[in-house]
Amino acid sequence: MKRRAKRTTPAPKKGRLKVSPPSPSYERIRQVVLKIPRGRVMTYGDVAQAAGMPGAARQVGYAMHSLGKRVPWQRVLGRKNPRSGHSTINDPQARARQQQLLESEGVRFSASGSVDLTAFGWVPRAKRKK
DNA sequence: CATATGACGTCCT
DNA sequence: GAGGACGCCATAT
Repeated sequence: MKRRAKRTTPAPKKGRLKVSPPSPSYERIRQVVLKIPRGRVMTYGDVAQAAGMPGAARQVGYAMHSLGKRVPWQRVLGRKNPRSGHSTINDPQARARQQQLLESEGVRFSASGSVDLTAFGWVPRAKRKK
């Protein structure tokens, strides 16, 4: 297998005039997150893979931070804990609010506060459990 | 060009 | 099953 072949900076082709893009990866990640249907949640790792950066789950969150609130990061959760949003960690209230929001969409939370990714874990149509 | 940071993942306890 | 520590990768400085 190839195993990470120069995945560092895909080099944004400078066709004629670069508009200083925030990075093609960011745009890609945003599209992936926006593709998550309502009532469904996705993990950073899966988003990273869908964005073309397997293993770079951290960067996914980092990219989202730059994107701001223009992305429904509320549907993007961690694999173990629904600790989405670095602000959410500092503000437990915001975390509870997000949980309520997801529940409003139909997502069920475990007694411990974790989401059942086995049932609500969204996967790109490449694997679509259906 | 090199170093540090970071909205996570996986393994171990 | 949940929590803690280390590691991986891309972006920012």
